[in-house]
Amino acid sequence: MDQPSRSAGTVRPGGRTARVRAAVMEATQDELVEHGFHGLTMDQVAARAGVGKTTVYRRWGSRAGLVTDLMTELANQSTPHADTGGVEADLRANALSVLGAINDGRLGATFQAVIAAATSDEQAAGALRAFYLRRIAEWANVVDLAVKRGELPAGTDGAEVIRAISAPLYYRLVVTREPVTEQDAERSVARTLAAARAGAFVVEEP
Amino acid sequence: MDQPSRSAGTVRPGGRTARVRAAVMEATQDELVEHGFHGLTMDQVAARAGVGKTTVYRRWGSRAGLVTDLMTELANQSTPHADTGGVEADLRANALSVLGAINDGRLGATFQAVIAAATSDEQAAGALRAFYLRRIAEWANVVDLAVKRGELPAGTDGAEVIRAISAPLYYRLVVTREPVTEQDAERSVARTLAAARAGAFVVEEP
DNA sequence: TCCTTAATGGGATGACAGTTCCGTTAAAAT
DNA sequence: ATTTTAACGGAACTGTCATCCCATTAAGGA
Repeated sequence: MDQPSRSAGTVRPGGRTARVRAAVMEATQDELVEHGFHGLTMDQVAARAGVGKTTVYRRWGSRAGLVTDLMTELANQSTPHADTGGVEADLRANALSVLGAINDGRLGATFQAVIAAATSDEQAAGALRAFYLRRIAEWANVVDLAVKRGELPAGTDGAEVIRAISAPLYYRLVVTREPVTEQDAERSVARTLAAARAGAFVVEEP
Repeated sequence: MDQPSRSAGTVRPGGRTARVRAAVMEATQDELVEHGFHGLTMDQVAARAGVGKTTVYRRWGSRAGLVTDLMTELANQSTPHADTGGVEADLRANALSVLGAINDGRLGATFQAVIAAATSDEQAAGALRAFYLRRIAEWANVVDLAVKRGELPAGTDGAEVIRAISAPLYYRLVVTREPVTEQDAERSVARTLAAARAGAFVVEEP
């Protein structure tokens, strides 16, 4: 009785198992770029990866399982946050990093796929939330440091500032589906910074 | 040779045709609330609407076609924007309106479904973009009026202000998938307004 | 009211996604 | 080198979704 077991591949993760995993992840991204989440099928992924489809079903269970794994993998490739010594430059680095991810063919397609999957799959939703909350927490440090340096008002909520930087970019990507440009990134930084300097990100209850 | 024709139902739109359409739209929303876009099937929708599935295929063609029609319908139910005479109250009205839509069971499910569909269907993407660009343009007026009253700096980009109000709310809904609260709406207004007053939404080239 | 035909709906058909069975391959331990 | 068994993969099977055919119903015009 082998239902899709997430434990498959944990006892003998070397050699073949690792190669299969790599091939499937690669094929999944390729399929996402070409057909989007809606057009993703286990069958196609298996064929493209040169792997038995039984294996794909056993280890990932569903399309949502595939993109969830992909997202988890991305979460572990933590890009260390910048620390240039000035908030504005740090936040610009953050915005440009997000912009780069969104506009990168493979990464962008992956994000959109997971976002789509998360609207009706709890597992995907969890992976998505975990990924972003982690990223937000990491980058919040640059804001905290800025507060310590006196660049921003005391009590400024770092995580909220980081969210505010990304929000307009994702809004364009996912909601209004307009192209997201470097200008949008710059503007987001400028506006968020203006609000932060005015104390709009200071939390009342600590 | 009748491929899914969007022209079906245009010659005799009265009586039966209208009833079928209403029943199908209703059933589609119900299914979206229960199963999300991924779990939406033409078959189920037809059964739930008490309509032949041939009809659903003929008139809507695909799941994306169903949600696209739903979105187009919402676009035509234009909620007139507020005009309380003060920017802050107007923008708060906008934020709360968005919040209400997001947190409403049926509307929220519909938005998320269309967002999911739009990641891999160009038709859905177009309907989504049209819906929001129209809403943004309508609400941009309240900002333009505020500029004329001298509440905000001359040259402030109204559409961008409106986008900035919604962005954090949708970011939470779709990307980090956190609950979206009234506090989030209030904060978005306060922050956007702070940035706007500081002139961060003034466009350089008119 | 009657007529034309737009539009619907039941049911048959074909394709393909998802599942299961079981033999084969190759990690990892000895 | 040998053994054990985790993990893989070919192939057959099943259910559901998308499509098509054609009879039936009823909208809209005369």
